[in-house]
Amino acid sequence: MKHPVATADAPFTEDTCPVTRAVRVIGGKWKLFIVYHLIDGTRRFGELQRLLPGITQQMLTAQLRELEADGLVRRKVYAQVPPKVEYSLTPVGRALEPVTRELATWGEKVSQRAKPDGKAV
Amino acid sequence: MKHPVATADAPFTEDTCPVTRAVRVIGGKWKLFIVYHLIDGTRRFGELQRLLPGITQQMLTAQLRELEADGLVRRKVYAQVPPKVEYSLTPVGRALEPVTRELATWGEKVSQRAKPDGKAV
DNA sequence: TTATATACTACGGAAAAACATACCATGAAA
DNA sequence: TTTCATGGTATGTTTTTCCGTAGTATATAA
Repeated sequence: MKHPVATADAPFTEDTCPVTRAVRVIGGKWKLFIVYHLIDGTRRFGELQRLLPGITQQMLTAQLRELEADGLVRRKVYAQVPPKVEYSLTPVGRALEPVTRELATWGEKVSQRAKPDGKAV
Repeated sequence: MKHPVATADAPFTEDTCPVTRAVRVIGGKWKLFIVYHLIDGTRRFGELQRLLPGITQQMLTAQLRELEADGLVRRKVYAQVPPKVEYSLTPVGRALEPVTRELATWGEKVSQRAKPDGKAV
């Protein structure tokens, strides 16, 4: 099996390496979990917040906006008061399912390091 | 399809969620790429450094040690001067291949955001 | 008129991640 | 005896990420 290899002349960039791009888009502390909770279907902002205990409003907003900008998430605003905003996955976002599946499968294999303070996500 | 769902009562933790665990282990800026370059086979420290333009010695050392602690990488020291240390994947590390494959497949789908300063990796 | 619900935004700061730079040990080769 | 190669460590700083707290807007209900 032949792999491309990064060198100083041809390093991995978002332009040339799809994994690099993927990591940029779904990297970080929350994005994968936001996507995960949208797999079941449409969710309101407040629901997502409840599903992600620990996340701040600011974080959730910021991450959702980036996911939207990258085309994984659709944002639908209702002209109501109090506001109602619904989030759902685009086909691209939904296409992450195999990734999370493989990641979960692999995650089962990894030994849990002694780390008694494992924070909740 | 039914998914487990995180709530304040039962949030995602490393104990309960394999994806959370996986993200902890291969998260960060370099680890996935270190693993990637070890898929071809054993590499010396200096080789890895050359393959990852931009990484500092300190970073590479630290990440390799963590990967070792998590059981993805094997470290073999030769009693020589100058030193020779070889790194290779354990079966667990090698089992990441499907993940990177899916990630690459998905990465192709993601549009490249306008970001003219995309740093090399 | 006041309180309420919802989805935000703004500001400052803490914490974590990554980096820059310099240094170390040692046997072999020059 | 000086230099070199290799794989590191040590120390301090910058950069990035994330958080806490406090606001805002407004139709509706009380």
